[in-house]
Amino acid sequence: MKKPLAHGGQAVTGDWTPWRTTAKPINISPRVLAETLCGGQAFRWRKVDGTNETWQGVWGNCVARMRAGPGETLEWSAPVELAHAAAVVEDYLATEVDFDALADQLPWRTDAILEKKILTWPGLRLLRQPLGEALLAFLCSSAKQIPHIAQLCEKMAARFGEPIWDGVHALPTWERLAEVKESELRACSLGYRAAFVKHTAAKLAQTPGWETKIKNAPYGEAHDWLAELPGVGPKIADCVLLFGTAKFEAFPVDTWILKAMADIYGLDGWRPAQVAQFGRAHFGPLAGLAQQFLFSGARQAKSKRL
DNA sequence: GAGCAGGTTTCCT
DNA sequence: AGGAAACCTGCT
Repeated sequence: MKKPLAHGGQAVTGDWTPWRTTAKPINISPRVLAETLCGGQAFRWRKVDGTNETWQGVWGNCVARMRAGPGETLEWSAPVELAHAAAVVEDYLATEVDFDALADQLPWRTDAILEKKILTWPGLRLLRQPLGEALLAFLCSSAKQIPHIAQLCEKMAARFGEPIWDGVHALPTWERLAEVKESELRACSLGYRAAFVKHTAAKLAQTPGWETKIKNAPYGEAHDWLAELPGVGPKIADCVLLFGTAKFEAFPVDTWILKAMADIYGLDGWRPAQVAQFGRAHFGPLAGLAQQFLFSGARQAKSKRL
């Protein structure tokens, strides 16, 4: 649905740039694109009403749409007024990373189940999200399902985030969150997570340059530093590192992965920390990518059962 | 209404 | 160390 151009062709709110492919074409099916954008890595992608498998999302100060176009090639579009540099979108998608080649480096040759999961999600990618946003989203994720985490993000963005375009707000920065009262956060339905956000914001405010520090630190060091933040345990620290810093050694173990790993590798009774260690040892430096395949597989298995 | 959900913290043994 | 309970909220 396209609004008519007003005033001699000037852009009005609601105009989108023509669809374009990435410099290095990304081959992806609608199904795998949906899993990449909405499968639990990021929480601000929605299907556009009235479209067939077109997704609209927000990250940083960007708004964009994506779809699997002709030939199952990924295409994107942005509001004309925002005019994102293509580089910003390509960075988010990590287009220079060949995820098929990375998946090929996983030990699927000696792991038939992993092989099957990889074949089920051809082209599955790990997005490069802004670190601060990944931390905020996953700090709100405990004991919540994806749609609810998405709701919490929307409420925080609407209340405390900078307006970007046409009623869309960015997620609030940690600087802004440090000024917000816990009661205001509770008003976003965060529940007990409100205190986590508040106290984490305070701690981050005392640590200028924390993002650079985390990005530059080796995995173990970054993990331990994050896990000292209130409300951040081993699982959330791993999610933040995997999705917010592309440290692919990170192997987040949630209840689904715990169960999947127990089923697949006979790890009954193992605790999350042990399973995480097993995962890193078994899958190697790209363990986080393996985790994503297993996680998508587990989600699919569940939705099929319903 | 009781129970549970993509966890963490706290409080026990 | 390791296990259980509590913590908010929303959904079944």
